[in-house]
Amino acid sequence: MDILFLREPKYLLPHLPVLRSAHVIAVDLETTGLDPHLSSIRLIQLAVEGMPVLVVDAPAFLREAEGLALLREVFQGEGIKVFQNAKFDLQFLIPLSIYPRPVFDTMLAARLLYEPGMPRSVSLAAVADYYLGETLNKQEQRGDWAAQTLTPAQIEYAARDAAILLRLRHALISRIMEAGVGKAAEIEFACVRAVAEMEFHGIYLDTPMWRTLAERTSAARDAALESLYAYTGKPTVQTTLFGEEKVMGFNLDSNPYVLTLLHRNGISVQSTSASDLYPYRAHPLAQALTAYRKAQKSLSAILEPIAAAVHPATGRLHPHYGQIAAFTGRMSCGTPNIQQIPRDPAFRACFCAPQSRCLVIADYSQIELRVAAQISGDSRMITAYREGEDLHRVTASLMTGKPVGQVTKQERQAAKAVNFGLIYGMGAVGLQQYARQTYGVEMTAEQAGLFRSRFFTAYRGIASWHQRLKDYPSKEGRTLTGRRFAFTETPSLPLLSNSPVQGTAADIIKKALGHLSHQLEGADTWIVGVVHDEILLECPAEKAPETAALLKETMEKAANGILPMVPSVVEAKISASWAEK
DNA sequence: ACGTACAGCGCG
DNA sequence: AAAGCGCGCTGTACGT
Repeated sequence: MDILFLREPKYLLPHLPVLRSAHVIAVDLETTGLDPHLSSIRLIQLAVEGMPVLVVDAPAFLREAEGLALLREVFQGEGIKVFQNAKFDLQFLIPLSIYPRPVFDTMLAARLLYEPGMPRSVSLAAVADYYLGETLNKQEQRGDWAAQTLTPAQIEYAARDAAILLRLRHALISRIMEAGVGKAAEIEFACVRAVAEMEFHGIYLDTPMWRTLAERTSAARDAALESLYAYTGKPTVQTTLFGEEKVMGFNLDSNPYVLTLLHRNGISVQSTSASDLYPYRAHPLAQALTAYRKAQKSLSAILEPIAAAVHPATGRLHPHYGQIAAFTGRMSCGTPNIQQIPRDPAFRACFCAPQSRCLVIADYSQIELRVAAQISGDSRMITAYREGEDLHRVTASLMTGKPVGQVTKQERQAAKAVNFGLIYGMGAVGLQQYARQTYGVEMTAEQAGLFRSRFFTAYRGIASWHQRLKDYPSKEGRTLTGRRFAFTETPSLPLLSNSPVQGTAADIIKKALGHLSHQLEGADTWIVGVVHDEILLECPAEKAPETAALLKETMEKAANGILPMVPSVVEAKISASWAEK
């Protein structure tokens, strides 16, 4: 492997024509740390077939305007840029206004190809070993990338990582084609810059408002604790030798303890869960316990961690997104997870935009039901959506025998539970509980069973789709774009029916994100959040109307491309915060 | 001292 | 035969 270490911009010049016209460039960065807001690029490695690996001394290049200009030119070419975990590298390039495109990501490819039996790790070492049979020395002393002078060994390792990406891409391409996941791969590769930008820009939080909410919640928890003392007795606070206060005698976070407490007070539940407690909702102990849990959970899982996660340099939250995390292809979010912020406006109002900017928020309307209509081919559902009908009303009308116009709000609400539950093979008992818990709708077991049979009589396509899944149970599933997932044990009907639907919905929003990041390139408009079927943008206030129109159109177009039989609807709104309208 | 499993609950 | 699914996060319980 030939390596050229470039200490000054002028040494890059002779290679510029090759780089600009290369069909494939493998890129890797070495950085002084993992946080793009606190660390910087130390090396940029560029590998092109038939050329020595170029290792660019980034600080030396970026000191001069010419160096930055040259780097931009390299990345501006139409050639495919190969990365391992592009999300990371792209974030470090954003401050340089460099947006490489198109991208091939070997890590995403490996995730996409994953099947049971493969190594779970998608690190460069694991992927190179599995697909190329090449062993990378693992804990090689990569040393300190922040050091002023790098050792020759460091430069060689850096170059090797870039060089191997070229071979890895070749190996992965044939596997991608064999697996029939080419279309899904394209969607993922186009989406990765949206994810990188989303993590980089983060989301703004009104911290004072958040702290006020935390204090209110803390007071509510203490009030609930006071009422609980009537049952538990006052806690005896013991001060340990180290001066820590330790509450003795009871622990309300321990379920075994809570269960005995409930039993002692005539609440004979099997578990301490909210659903078991529901029949005792009039009991003051159950009420106090529920109130305590809600407040305590909010504080420990949401309010405190998020307050602590505000970034010292940007003052914003920078959640991490797992682009292919759920086995269905859905994204996950963590540290902190903003995909599980309560819908309560008190929480969501804190997610807003800074001075002179605003949020543009859009979500797909009933995307999973539309996907299910497409996958099953159910003609009644397809017709309803084509005619712009409200499917929940249609189902309510089918359940009650009433004309669509006479369906009450309550009936529509119940139909919502019926639609979402029964599509995935929920049983009558499950439906009854689900309707109560999720939609506050009461129905008897008999009613639930009746709804169930009426539902499958009305939606024959759903019934036959379920029948097909049962008759031909497969160990692997696919979304409409070809994304593949393998089931470990014999999958249940709920899993067989839900996963391709959930996965196809993920394909759709990822396709939209890819288009979006391309269209928003260099603009002062950022993707700040994604919550499964919802996209949050932040833009200058005066750009909001055009941004809303762009967002709506991009999302609808993505869905319509993947669901040829079923039109999709996106509602986009301009708003000061994430709280409901 | 650490890692993993589970319950419970927030979101879609 | 019977069955909604997918996540992340917290604290407890239990393993090494």
